[in-house]
Amino acid sequence: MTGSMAAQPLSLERLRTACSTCGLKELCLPVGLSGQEMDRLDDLIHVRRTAKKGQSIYRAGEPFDALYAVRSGFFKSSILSEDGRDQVTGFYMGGELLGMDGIGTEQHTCDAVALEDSEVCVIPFGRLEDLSRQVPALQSHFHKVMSREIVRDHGVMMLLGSMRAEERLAAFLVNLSQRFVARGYSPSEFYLRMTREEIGSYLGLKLETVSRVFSKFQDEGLISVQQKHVRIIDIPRLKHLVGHRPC
Amino acid sequence: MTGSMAAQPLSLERLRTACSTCGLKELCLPVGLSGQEMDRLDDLIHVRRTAKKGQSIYRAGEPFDALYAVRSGFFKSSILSEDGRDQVTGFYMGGELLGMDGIGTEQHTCDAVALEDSEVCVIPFGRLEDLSRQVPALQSHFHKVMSREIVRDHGVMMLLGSMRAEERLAAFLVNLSQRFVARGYSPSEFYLRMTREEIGSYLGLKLETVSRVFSKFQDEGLISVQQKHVRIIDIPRLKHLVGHRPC
DNA sequence: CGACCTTTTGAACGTATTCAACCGATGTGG
DNA sequence: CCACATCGGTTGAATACGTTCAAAAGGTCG
Repeated sequence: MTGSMAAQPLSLERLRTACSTCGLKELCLPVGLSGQEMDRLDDLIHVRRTAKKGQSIYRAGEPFDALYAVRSGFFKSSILSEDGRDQVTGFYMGGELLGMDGIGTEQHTCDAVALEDSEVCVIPFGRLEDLSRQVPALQSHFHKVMSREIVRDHGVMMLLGSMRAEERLAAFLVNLSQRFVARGYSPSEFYLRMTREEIGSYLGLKLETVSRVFSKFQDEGLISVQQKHVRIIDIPRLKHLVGHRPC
Repeated sequence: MTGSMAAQPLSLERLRTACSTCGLKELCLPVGLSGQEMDRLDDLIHVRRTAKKGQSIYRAGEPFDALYAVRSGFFKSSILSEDGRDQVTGFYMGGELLGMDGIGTEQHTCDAVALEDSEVCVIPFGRLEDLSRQVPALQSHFHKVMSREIVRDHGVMMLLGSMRAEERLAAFLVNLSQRFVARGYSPSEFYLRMTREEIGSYLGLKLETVSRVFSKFQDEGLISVQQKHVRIIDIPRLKHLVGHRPC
Protein backbone atom coordinates (compact mmCIF):
# COMPACT_ATOMS: atom_id res chain seq x y z
CA MET A 1 0.00 0.00 0.00
CA THR A 2 1.74 3.18 -1.13
CA GLY A 3 1.52 6.44 0.69
CA SER A 4 0.28 8.20 -2.40
CA MET A 5 -2.86 6.12 -2.57
CA ALA A 6 -3.71 6.81 1.04
CA ALA A 7 -3.00 10.50 0.51
CA GLN A 8 -5.38 10.76 -2.44
CA PRO A 9 -8.60 9.05 -1.47
CA LEU A 10 -10.40 11.01 -4.18
CA SER A 11 -8.46 9.36 -6.97
CA LEU A 12 -9.82 6.02 -5.87
CA GLU A 13 -13.32 7.35 -6.01
CA ARG A 14 -12.39 8.95 -9.30
CA LEU A 15 -11.27 5.66 -10.71
CA ARG A 16 -14.38 3.98 -9.52
CA THR A 17 -16.55 6.49 -11.31
CA ALA A 18 -14.52 6.89 -14.48
CA CYS A 19 -16.06 6.05 -17.84
CA SER A 20 -12.71 4.67 -18.96
CA THR A 21 -12.90 1.85 -16.44
CA CYS A 22 -16.64 1.28 -16.71
CA GLY A 23 -17.78 -2.03 -18.10
CA LEU A 24 -20.64 -0.32 -19.87
CA LYS A 25 -18.58 2.15 -21.88
CA GLU A 26 -19.25 0.23 -25.11
CA LEU A 27 -22.99 0.81 -24.70
CA CYS A 28 -23.08 4.24 -23.15
CA LEU A 29 -22.12 7.79 -23.98
CA PRO A 30 -18.34 7.25 -24.49
CA VAL A 31 -18.84 5.07 -27.59
CA GLY A 32 -16.40 6.10 -30.29
CA LEU A 33 -14.26 8.37 -28.11
CA SER A 34 -10.47 8.19 -27.98
CA GLY A 35 -8.80 7.71 -24.63
CA GLN A 36 -8.05 11.39 -24.35
CA GLU A 37 -11.59 12.37 -25.28
CA MET A 38 -12.95 9.93 -22.76
CA ASP A 39 -10.84 11.55 -20.06
CA ARG A 40 -12.49 14.85 -20.84
CA LEU A 41 -15.90 13.22 -20.55
CA ASP A 42 -14.81 11.77 -17.21
CA ASP A 43 -14.14 15.32 -16.06
CA LEU A 44 -17.82 16.10 -16.04
CA ILE A 45 -19.19 12.85 -14.79
CA HIS A 46 -18.11 12.50 -11.20
CA VAL A 47 -21.36 12.34 -9.35
CA ARG A 48 -23.34 9.19 -8.97
CA ARG A 49 -26.72 8.74 -7.42
CA THR A 50 -28.33 5.66 -6.06
CA ALA A 51 -32.01 4.90 -5.97
CA LYS A 52 -33.54 2.13 -3.96
CA LYS A 53 -36.34 0.09 -5.52
CA GLY A 54 -39.36 2.34 -5.94
CA GLN A 55 -37.45 5.62 -5.59
CA SER A 56 -37.20 8.06 -8.43
CA ILE A 57 -34.23 9.82 -10.01
CA TYR A 58 -36.46 12.62 -11.20
CA ARG A 59 -40.17 13.35 -11.46
CA ALA A 60 -42.32 15.13 -14.02
CA GLY A 61 -42.27 18.87 -13.51
CA GLU A 62 -38.88 19.03 -11.83
CA PRO A 63 -36.32 21.29 -13.46
CA PHE A 64 -34.03 19.54 -15.88
CA ASP A 65 -30.30 19.96 -15.69
CA ALA A 66 -28.74 16.57 -16.18
CA LEU A 67 -29.00 13.31 -18.03
CA TYR A 68 -28.53 10.04 -16.18
CA ALA A 69 -26.70 6.98 -17.42
CA VAL A 70 -27.79 3.75 -15.80
CA ARG A 71 -24.72 2.27 -14.10
CA SER A 72 -26.47 -0.64 -12.49
CA GLY A 73 -30.04 -1.69 -11.90
CA PHE A 74 -33.21 -1.13 -13.82
CA PHE A 75 -35.58 1.79 -14.35
CA LYS A 76 -38.94 2.57 -15.84
CA SER A 77 -40.07 5.94 -17.08
CA SER A 78 -43.74 6.80 -16.97
CA ILE A 79 -46.13 9.67 -17.45
CA LEU A 80 -49.25 10.30 -15.42
CA SER A 81 -52.38 11.57 -17.15
CA GLU A 82 -54.72 14.13 -15.65
CA ASP A 83 -57.14 11.53 -14.39
CA GLY A 84 -54.51 9.32 -12.81
CA ARG A 85 -53.87 6.68 -15.45
CA ASP A 86 -50.22 6.23 -16.02
CA GLN A 87 -48.32 5.06 -19.03
CA VAL A 88 -44.94 3.42 -18.87
CA THR A 89 -42.92 4.90 -21.73
CA GLY A 90 -39.80 2.82 -21.40
CA PHE A 91 -37.58 0.49 -19.44
CA TYR A 92 -33.91 1.32 -19.03
CA MET A 93 -30.96 -0.90 -18.17
CA GLY A 94 -27.19 -0.55 -17.82
CA GLY A 95 -25.60 1.90 -20.24
CA GLU A 96 -28.87 3.50 -21.32
CA LEU A 97 -29.57 7.21 -20.95
CA LEU A 98 -32.45 8.65 -18.96
CA GLY A 99 -33.83 12.16 -19.08
CA MET A 100 -33.64 13.29 -22.69
CA ASP A 101 -37.33 14.19 -22.56
CA GLY A 102 -36.43 17.11 -20.30
CA ILE A 103 -34.14 18.95 -22.69
CA GLY A 104 -36.91 20.53 -24.76
CA THR A 105 -38.72 22.31 -21.95
CA GLU A 106 -35.96 22.29 -19.36
CA GLN A 107 -38.36 20.37 -17.18
CA HIS A 108 -38.67 16.64 -16.85
CA THR A 109 -41.85 15.39 -18.47
CA CYS A 110 -41.96 11.97 -16.89
CA ASP A 111 -40.91 10.07 -13.78
CA ALA A 112 -37.83 7.84 -13.73
CA VAL A 113 -38.35 5.14 -11.11
CA ALA A 114 -35.94 2.41 -10.05
CA LEU A 115 -37.37 -1.09 -10.35
CA GLU A 116 -34.57 -2.47 -8.20
CA ASP A 117 -31.77 -0.90 -6.16
CA SER A 118 -29.88 1.01 -8.82
CA GLU A 119 -27.16 3.51 -9.51
CA VAL A 120 -26.83 6.21 -12.17
CA CYS A 121 -24.07 8.53 -13.35
CA VAL A 122 -25.13 12.16 -13.35
CA ILE A 123 -24.24 13.98 -16.57
CA PRO A 124 -24.69 17.75 -16.18
CA PHE A 125 -26.33 18.70 -19.45
CA GLY A 126 -24.87 22.17 -19.88
CA ARG A 127 -21.38 20.80 -19.54
CA LEU A 128 -22.18 17.95 -21.91
CA GLU A 129 -23.24 20.50 -24.53
CA ASP A 130 -20.05 22.48 -23.90
CA LEU A 131 -17.87 19.45 -24.32
CA SER A 132 -19.72 18.16 -27.35
CA ARG A 133 -18.97 21.46 -29.06
CA GLN A 134 -15.29 20.66 -28.60
CA VAL A 135 -15.39 16.93 -29.26
CA PRO A 136 -17.13 16.10 -32.55
CA ALA A 137 -17.15 12.39 -31.81
CA LEU A 138 -19.10 13.05 -28.62
CA GLN A 139 -21.50 15.40 -30.38
CA SER A 140 -22.11 12.86 -33.11
CA HIS A 141 -22.67 10.02 -30.71
CA PHE A 142 -25.01 12.00 -28.50
CA HIS A 143 -27.11 12.86 -31.53
CA LYS A 144 -27.22 9.21 -32.44
CA VAL A 145 -28.36 8.26 -28.97
CA MET A 146 -31.21 10.77 -29.12
CA SER A 147 -32.15 9.64 -32.60
CA ARG A 148 -32.25 6.03 -31.51
CA GLU A 149 -34.57 6.97 -28.71
CA ILE A 150 -36.91 8.40 -31.34
CA VAL A 151 -36.65 5.25 -33.42
CA ARG A 152 -37.31 3.13 -30.35
CA ASP A 153 -40.42 5.18 -29.65
CA HIS A 154 -41.57 4.62 -33.23
CA GLY A 155 -41.18 0.92 -32.63
CA VAL A 156 -43.41 1.18 -29.58
CA MET A 157 -45.95 3.15 -31.62
CA MET A 158 -45.97 0.37 -34.18
CA LEU A 159 -46.42 -2.13 -31.40
CA LEU A 160 -49.24 -0.24 -29.72
CA GLY A 161 -50.91 0.85 -32.91
CA SER A 162 -51.02 -2.27 -34.98
CA MET A 163 -50.10 -5.39 -33.06
CA ARG A 164 -52.26 -7.86 -31.22
CA ALA A 165 -51.63 -8.80 -27.61
CA GLU A 166 -49.48 -11.83 -28.43
CA GLU A 167 -47.32 -9.96 -30.91
CA ARG A 168 -46.79 -7.20 -28.37
CA LEU A 169 -45.59 -9.49 -25.65
CA ALA A 170 -43.43 -11.46 -28.10
CA ALA A 171 -41.84 -8.22 -29.32
CA PHE A 172 -41.27 -7.16 -25.73
CA LEU A 173 -39.54 -10.42 -24.79
CA VAL A 174 -37.39 -10.46 -27.91
CA ASN A 175 -36.35 -6.88 -27.24
CA LEU A 176 -35.44 -7.62 -23.62
CA SER A 177 -33.56 -10.70 -24.70
CA GLN A 178 -31.47 -8.73 -27.19
CA ARG A 179 -30.64 -6.06 -24.65
CA PHE A 180 -29.56 -8.66 -22.12
CA VAL A 181 -27.27 -10.32 -24.67
CA ALA A 182 -25.64 -6.99 -25.44
CA ARG A 183 -24.78 -6.78 -21.75
CA GLY A 184 -23.31 -10.23 -21.55
CA TYR A 185 -26.27 -11.97 -19.98
CA SER A 186 -28.15 -14.96 -21.27
CA PRO A 187 -30.49 -14.20 -24.15
CA SER A 188 -32.86 -16.92 -23.08
CA GLU A 189 -33.10 -16.72 -19.33
CA PHE A 190 -33.68 -13.66 -17.20
CA TYR A 191 -35.59 -12.11 -14.37
CA LEU A 192 -38.21 -9.52 -15.15
CA ARG A 193 -37.73 -6.50 -12.94
CA MET A 194 -41.17 -5.13 -13.66
CA THR A 195 -44.62 -6.30 -12.62
CA ARG A 196 -47.30 -7.58 -14.98
CA GLU A 197 -49.04 -4.27 -14.53
CA GLU A 198 -45.97 -2.33 -15.66
CA ILE A 199 -45.50 -4.60 -18.65
CA GLY A 200 -49.18 -4.13 -19.44
CA SER A 201 -48.94 -0.37 -19.18
CA TYR A 202 -45.97 -0.34 -21.54
CA LEU A 203 -47.72 -2.64 -24.00
CA GLY A 204 -51.16 -1.07 -23.78
CA LEU A 205 -52.67 -4.15 -22.15
CA LYS A 206 -54.21 -4.95 -18.79
CA LEU A 207 -52.18 -7.00 -16.34
CA GLU A 208 -54.61 -9.91 -16.65
CA THR A 209 -54.06 -10.02 -20.39
CA VAL A 210 -50.30 -10.02 -19.93
CA SER A 211 -50.61 -12.89 -17.49
CA ARG A 212 -52.87 -14.83 -19.85
CA VAL A 213 -50.52 -14.39 -22.79
CA PHE A 214 -47.58 -15.52 -20.66
CA SER A 215 -49.56 -18.64 -19.79
CA LYS A 216 -50.48 -19.20 -23.42
CA PHE A 217 -46.86 -18.90 -24.54
CA GLN A 218 -45.94 -21.41 -21.88
CA ASP A 219 -48.66 -23.84 -22.94
CA GLU A 220 -47.37 -23.60 -26.50
CA GLY A 221 -43.83 -24.39 -25.41
CA LEU A 222 -42.45 -21.02 -26.44
CA ILE A 223 -41.28 -20.00 -23.01
CA SER A 224 -41.29 -21.18 -19.47
CA VAL A 225 -42.35 -18.65 -16.92
CA GLN A 226 -42.95 -18.60 -13.22
CA GLN A 227 -43.47 -15.24 -11.64
CA LYS A 228 -40.61 -13.00 -12.71
CA HIS A 229 -38.35 -15.73 -13.97
CA VAL A 230 -38.55 -16.23 -17.73
CA ARG A 231 -36.81 -18.75 -19.89
CA ILE A 232 -37.25 -18.45 -23.63
CA ILE A 233 -37.36 -21.89 -25.18
CA ASP A 234 -37.96 -21.07 -28.83
CA ILE A 235 -36.53 -17.67 -29.75
CA PRO A 236 -36.95 -18.12 -33.53
CA ARG A 237 -40.65 -18.88 -33.17
CA LEU A 238 -41.07 -15.98 -30.77
CA LYS A 239 -39.40 -13.68 -33.27
CA HIS A 240 -41.62 -15.02 -35.99
CA LEU A 241 -44.70 -14.06 -33.98
CA VAL A 242 -43.65 -10.42 -34.25
CA GLY A 243 -44.80 -8.79 -37.43
CA HIS A 244 -46.82 -11.74 -38.67
CA ARG A 245 -50.58 -12.12 -38.51
CA PRO A 246 -51.78 -15.28 -36.77
CA CYS A 247 -52.57 -16.99 -40.17
CA MET B 1 -34.76 48.67 -60.29
CA THR B 2 -31.01 48.81 -59.76
CA GLY B 3 -28.47 47.22 -62.02
CA SER B 4 -27.07 45.18 -59.18
CA MET B 5 -30.30 43.28 -58.69
CA ALA B 6 -30.53 42.39 -62.36
CA ALA B 7 -26.89 41.37 -62.40
CA GLN B 8 -27.27 38.94 -59.48
CA PRO B 9 -30.24 36.70 -60.17
CA LEU B 10 -28.88 34.24 -57.60
CA SER B 11 -29.32 36.69 -54.77
CA LEU B 12 -33.01 36.77 -55.51
CA GLU B 13 -33.15 33.01 -55.27
CA ARG B 14 -31.01 33.33 -52.16
CA LEU B 15 -33.47 35.74 -50.61
CA ARG B 16 -36.35 33.49 -51.45
CA THR B 17 -34.74 30.56 -49.67
CA ALA B 18 -33.26 32.41 -46.74
CA CYS B 19 -34.33 31.52 -43.20
CA SER B 20 -34.15 35.19 -42.30
CA THR B 21 -37.02 36.03 -44.62
CA CYS B 22 -39.01 32.86 -43.99
CA GLY B 23 -42.37 33.25 -42.32
CA LEU B 24 -41.77 30.04 -40.40
CA LYS B 25 -38.52 31.04 -38.72
CA GLU B 26 -40.24 31.39 -35.36
CA LEU B 27 -41.24 27.74 -35.47
CA CYS B 28 -38.31 26.15 -37.21
CA LEU B 29 -34.60 25.65 -36.67
CA PRO B 30 -33.55 29.34 -36.46
CA VAL B 31 -35.45 29.97 -33.21
CA GLY B 32 -33.31 31.94 -30.81
CA LEU B 33 -30.56 32.83 -33.28
CA SER B 34 -29.24 36.35 -33.75
CA GLY B 35 -29.31 37.91 -37.22
CA GLN B 36 -25.69 37.08 -37.79
CA GLU B 37 -26.10 33.52 -36.61
CA MET B 38 -29.12 33.09 -38.83
CA ASP B 39 -27.03 34.19 -41.80
CA ARG B 40 -24.62 31.40 -41.09
CA LEU B 41 -27.48 28.92 -40.95
CA ASP B 42 -28.67 30.31 -44.28
CA ASP B 43 -25.29 29.43 -45.70
CA LEU B 44 -26.04 25.77 -45.40
CA ILE B 45 -29.66 25.73 -46.35
CA HIS B 46 -29.88 26.65 -49.97
CA VAL B 47 -31.47 23.64 -51.53
CA ARG B 48 -35.16 23.07 -51.56
CA ARG B 49 -37.06 20.05 -52.75
CA THR B 50 -40.64 19.75 -53.79
CA ALA B 51 -42.80 16.69 -53.49
CA LYS B 52 -46.14 16.30 -55.20
CA LYS B 53 -48.95 14.67 -53.28
CA GLY B 54 -48.07 11.03 -52.72
CA GLN B 55 -44.36 11.43 -53.41
CA SER B 56 -41.77 10.84 -50.73
CA ILE B 57 -38.85 12.92 -49.55
CA TYR B 58 -37.09 9.81 -48.32
CA ARG B 59 -37.88 6.18 -47.75
CA ALA B 60 -36.88 3.66 -45.12
CA GLY B 61 -33.48 2.16 -45.85
CA GLU B 62 -32.15 5.07 -47.87
CA PRO B 63 -28.90 6.61 -46.61
CA PHE B 64 -29.38 9.54 -44.31
CA ASP B 65 -27.51 12.77 -44.87
CA ALA B 66 -29.94 15.60 -44.32
CA LEU B 67 -32.85 16.79 -42.27
CA TYR B 68 -35.81 18.42 -43.95
CA ALA B 69 -37.76 21.40 -42.72
CA VAL B 70 -41.29 21.63 -44.04
CA ARG B 71 -41.55 24.90 -45.92
CA SER B 72 -45.07 24.40 -47.21
CA GLY B 73 -47.50 21.56 -47.39
CA PHE B 74 -48.08 18.55 -45.22
CA PHE B 75 -46.32 15.23 -44.65
CA LYS B 76 -46.82 11.94 -42.91
CA SER B 77 -44.07 9.62 -41.75
CA SER B 78 -44.76 5.92 -41.58
CA ILE B 79 -43.06 2.60 -41.04
CA LEU B 80 -43.93 -0.63 -42.80
CA SER B 81 -43.86 -3.89 -40.87
CA GLU B 82 -42.64 -7.16 -42.30
CA ASP B 83 -46.09 -8.37 -43.18
CA GLY B 84 -47.19 -5.17 -44.85
CA ARG B 85 -49.10 -3.36 -42.13
CA ASP B 86 -47.97 0.21 -41.87
CA GLN B 87 -48.00 2.57 -38.98
CA VAL B 88 -48.18 6.31 -39.38
CA THR B 89 -45.74 7.72 -36.81
CA GLY B 90 -46.43 11.40 -37.31
CA PHE B 91 -47.84 14.24 -39.33
CA TYR B 92 -45.64 17.21 -40.13
CA MET B 93 -46.59 20.75 -41.13
CA GLY B 94 -44.79 24.04 -41.84
CA GLY B 95 -41.70 24.64 -39.71
CA GLU B 96 -41.45 21.08 -38.45
CA LEU B 97 -38.37 18.91 -38.97
CA LEU B 98 -38.39 15.58 -40.75
CA GLY B 99 -35.73 12.90 -40.71
CA MET B 100 -34.30 12.84 -37.20
CA ASP B 101 -34.96 9.10 -37.05
CA GLY B 102 -32.15 8.61 -39.56
CA ILE B 103 -29.33 10.08 -37.49
CA GLY B 104 -28.82 7.04 -35.28
CA THR B 105 -28.18 4.50 -38.00
CA GLU B 106 -27.30 6.87 -40.84
CA GLN B 107 -30.22 5.33 -42.67
CA HIS B 108 -33.78 6.54 -42.74
CA THR B 109 -36.04 4.24 -40.78
CA CYS B 110 -39.36 5.45 -42.13
CA ASP B 111 -40.96 6.97 -45.20
CA ALA B 112 -41.76 10.68 -45.40
CA VAL B 113 -44.65 11.13 -47.81
CA ALA B 114 -46.28 14.38 -48.93
CA LEU B 115 -50.02 14.52 -48.28
CA GLU B 116 -50.37 17.50 -50.61
CA ASP B 117 -47.99 19.28 -52.98
CA SER B 118 -45.25 20.40 -50.63
CA GLU B 119 -41.83 21.93 -50.33
CA VAL B 120 -38.98 21.28 -47.89
CA CYS B 121 -35.67 22.94 -47.08
CA VAL B 122 -32.77 20.49 -47.21
CA ILE B 123 -30.47 20.76 -44.19
CA PRO B 124 -27.25 18.81 -44.73
CA PHE B 125 -26.74 17.13 -41.41
CA GLY B 126 -22.95 17.08 -41.32
CA ARG B 127 -22.84 20.80 -41.90
CA LEU B 128 -25.55 21.36 -39.31
CA GLU B 129 -23.41 19.53 -36.76
CA ASP B 130 -20.38 21.59 -37.79
CA LEU B 131 -22.24 24.84 -37.39
CA SER B 132 -23.87 23.86 -34.14
CA ARG B 133 -20.40 23.30 -32.69
CA GLN B 134 -19.70 26.94 -33.44
CA VAL B 135 -23.08 28.41 -32.55
CA PRO B 136 -24.23 27.35 -29.08
CA ALA B 137 -27.72 28.80 -29.60
CA LEU B 138 -28.17 26.55 -32.62
CA GLN B 139 -26.83 23.54 -30.79
CA SER B 140 -29.13 24.16 -27.88
CA HIS B 141 -32.17 24.66 -30.04
CA PHE B 142 -31.50 21.59 -32.14
CA HIS B 143 -31.27 19.49 -28.99
CA LYS B 144 -34.57 20.94 -27.86
CA VAL B 145 -36.21 20.08 -31.15
CA MET B 146 -35.05 16.47 -30.88
CA SER B 147 -36.13 16.28 -27.27
CA ARG B 148 -39.57 17.58 -28.13
CA GLU B 149 -39.89 14.90 -30.76
CA ILE B 150 -39.26 12.36 -28.02
CA VAL B 151 -41.85 14.00 -25.78
CA ARG B 152 -44.33 14.07 -28.64
CA ASP B 153 -43.76 10.37 -29.17
CA HIS B 154 -44.40 9.74 -25.48
CA GLY B 155 -47.69 11.57 -25.89
CA VAL B 156 -48.62 9.25 -28.71
CA MET B 157 -47.64 6.26 -26.60
CA MET B 158 -49.96 7.52 -23.86
CA LEU B 159 -52.68 7.96 -26.43
CA LEU B 160 -52.22 4.51 -27.95
CA GLY B 161 -51.60 2.76 -24.68
CA SER B 162 -54.32 4.05 -22.44
CA MET B 163 -56.96 6.05 -24.25
CA ARG B 164 -60.26 4.95 -25.75
CA ALA B 165 -61.19 5.70 -29.34
CA GLU B 166 -63.03 8.94 -28.54
CA GLU B 167 -60.21 10.29 -26.40
CA ARG B 168 -57.73 9.51 -29.13
CA LEU B 169 -59.60 11.37 -31.81
CA ALA B 170 -60.30 14.28 -29.48
CA ALA B 171 -56.60 14.50 -28.61
CA PHE B 172 -55.73 14.37 -32.28
CA LEU B 173 -58.10 17.19 -33.19
CA VAL B 174 -56.99 19.38 -30.29
CA ASN B 175 -53.36 18.84 -31.26
CA LEU B 176 -54.00 19.73 -34.90
CA SER B 177 -55.97 22.78 -33.84
CA GLN B 178 -53.10 24.03 -31.68
CA ARG B 179 -50.57 23.54 -34.42
CA PHE B 180 -52.74 25.42 -36.89
CA VAL B 181 -53.11 28.35 -34.48
CA ALA B 182 -49.35 28.55 -34.05
CA ARG B 183 -49.14 28.99 -37.82
CA GLY B 184 -51.71 31.73 -37.95
CA TYR B 185 -54.63 29.63 -39.15
CA SER B 186 -58.01 29.22 -37.54
CA PRO B 187 -57.98 26.94 -34.48
CA SER B 188 -61.52 25.84 -35.19
CA GLU B 189 -61.77 25.29 -38.90
CA PHE B 190 -59.39 23.39 -41.13
CA TYR B 191 -59.00 20.83 -43.85
CA LEU B 192 -57.61 17.45 -42.97
CA ARG B 193 -54.87 16.53 -45.37
CA MET B 194 -54.93 12.89 -44.42
CA THR B 195 -57.45 10.14 -45.05
CA ARG B 196 -59.49 8.37 -42.38
CA GLU B 197 -57.21 5.41 -42.84
CA GLU B 198 -54.10 7.49 -42.12
CA ILE B 199 -55.72 9.01 -39.06
CA GLY B 200 -56.69 5.52 -37.97
CA SER B 201 -53.19 4.21 -38.45
CA TYR B 202 -51.75 7.06 -36.40
CA LEU B 203 -54.33 6.55 -33.64
CA GLY B 204 -54.28 2.76 -33.62
CA LEU B 205 -57.85 2.51 -34.91
CA LYS B 206 -59.51 1.21 -38.04
CA LEU B 207 -60.77 3.73 -40.54
CA GLU B 208 -64.39 2.72 -39.85
CA THR B 209 -63.91 3.50 -36.19
CA VAL B 210 -62.46 6.90 -37.01
CA SER B 211 -65.43 7.61 -39.24
CA ARG B 212 -67.89 6.52 -36.56
CA VAL B 213 -66.28 8.68 -33.90
CA PHE B 214 -66.33 11.67 -36.25
CA SER B 215 -70.05 11.08 -36.74
CA LYS B 216 -70.61 10.70 -33.00
CA PHE B 217 -68.78 13.96 -32.26
CA GLN B 218 -70.93 15.63 -34.87
CA ASP B 219 -74.16 14.22 -33.41
CA GLU B 220 -73.08 15.53 -30.01
CA GLY B 221 -72.50 19.01 -31.40
CA LEU B 222 -68.78 18.96 -30.68
CA ILE B 223 -67.67 19.37 -34.26
CA SER B 224 -69.08 19.63 -37.72
CA VAL B 225 -67.42 17.47 -40.30
CA GLN B 226 -67.95 16.69 -43.93
CA GLN B 227 -65.24 14.76 -45.66
CA LYS B 228 -61.97 16.51 -44.98
CA HIS B 229 -63.45 19.77 -43.79
CA VAL B 230 -63.62 20.03 -40.00
CA ARG B 231 -65.07 22.76 -37.85
CA ILE B 232 -64.61 22.47 -34.12
CA ILE B 233 -67.64 23.86 -32.36
CA ASP B 234 -66.81 23.21 -28.73
CA ILE B 235 -63.06 23.21 -28.14
CA PRO B 236 -63.28 23.23 -24.31
CA ARG B 237 -65.50 20.17 -24.28
CA LEU B 238 -63.23 18.45 -26.79
CA LYS B 239 -60.24 19.19 -24.59
CA HIS B 240 -62.08 17.89 -21.59
CA LEU B 241 -62.64 14.57 -23.35
CA VAL B 242 -58.86 14.06 -23.40
CA GLY B 243 -57.54 12.53 -20.24
CA HIS B 244 -60.92 11.96 -18.64
CA ARG B 245 -62.77 8.68 -18.44
CA PRO B 246 -66.32 8.74 -19.81
CA CYS B 247 -67.77 8.92 -16.24
C1' DC C 1 -46.30 -15.77 11.08
C1' DG C 2 -49.48 -12.68 9.14
C1' DA C 3 -50.53 -8.78 6.08
C1' DC C 4 -50.05 -7.33 1.69
C1' DC C 5 -48.88 -7.43 -2.97
C1' DT C 6 -48.53 -9.92 -7.26
C1' DT C 7 -50.07 -13.34 -10.24
C1' DT C 8 -53.24 -16.61 -12.13
C1' DT C 9 -57.57 -18.13 -13.86
C1' DG C 10 -62.65 -18.05 -14.88
C1' DA C 11 -66.94 -15.93 -16.63
C1' DA C 12 -69.50 -12.03 -18.37
C1' DC C 13 -69.14 -8.03 -20.79
C1' DG C 14 -67.98 -4.15 -23.91
C1' DT C 15 -65.41 -1.80 -27.35
C1' DA C 16 -63.44 -1.80 -31.52
C1' DT C 17 -62.96 -4.80 -35.60
C1' DT C 18 -64.49 -7.23 -39.52
C1' DC C 19 -67.32 -7.87 -43.34
C1' DA C 20 -70.42 -5.86 -46.28
C1' DA C 21 -73.22 -2.64 -48.72
C1' DC C 22 -73.85 1.89 -50.24
C1' DC C 23 -72.96 6.72 -51.20
C1' DG C 24 -70.45 10.67 -52.71
C1' DA C 25 -66.47 12.88 -54.65
C1' DT C 26 -62.83 12.87 -57.87
C1' DG C 27 -60.56 12.11 -62.00
C1' DT C 28 -59.84 9.96 -66.63
C1' DG C 29 -60.64 8.62 -71.23
C1' DG C 30 -63.82 8.08 -74.95
C1' DC D 1 -68.43 16.88 -71.54
C1' DC D 2 -70.23 13.06 -69.75
C1' DA D 3 -69.79 8.06 -68.45
C1' DC D 4 -67.56 5.27 -65.83
C1' DA D 5 -64.03 3.66 -62.81
C1' DT D 6 -61.83 4.48 -58.62
C1' DC D 7 -61.07 6.09 -54.22
C1' DG D 8 -62.55 7.74 -49.84
C1' DG D 9 -66.10 7.88 -46.51
C1' DT D 10 -70.34 6.36 -44.00
C1' DT D 11 -73.23 3.09 -41.79
C1' DG D 12 -75.11 -1.51 -40.21
C1' DA D 13 -74.75 -6.24 -38.26
C1' DA D 14 -72.05 -9.93 -36.53
C1' DT D 15 -67.86 -11.10 -34.43
C1' DA D 16 -63.59 -11.21 -31.81
C1' DC D 17 -60.39 -9.62 -28.72
C1' DG D 18 -59.18 -7.72 -24.70
C1' DT D 19 -61.34 -5.88 -20.43
C1' DT D 20 -63.70 -6.06 -16.20
C1' DC D 21 -65.04 -8.18 -12.11
C1' DA D 22 -64.20 -11.71 -9.01
C1' DA D 23 -61.98 -15.29 -6.38
C1' DA D 24 -58.13 -17.72 -4.94
C1' DA D 25 -53.33 -19.07 -4.82
C1' DG D 26 -48.52 -17.94 -4.51
C1' DG D 27 -44.72 -14.80 -2.96
C1' DT D 28 -42.56 -11.31 -0.22
C1' DC D 29 -41.47 -8.56 3.63
C1' DG D 30 -41.90 -6.69 7.98
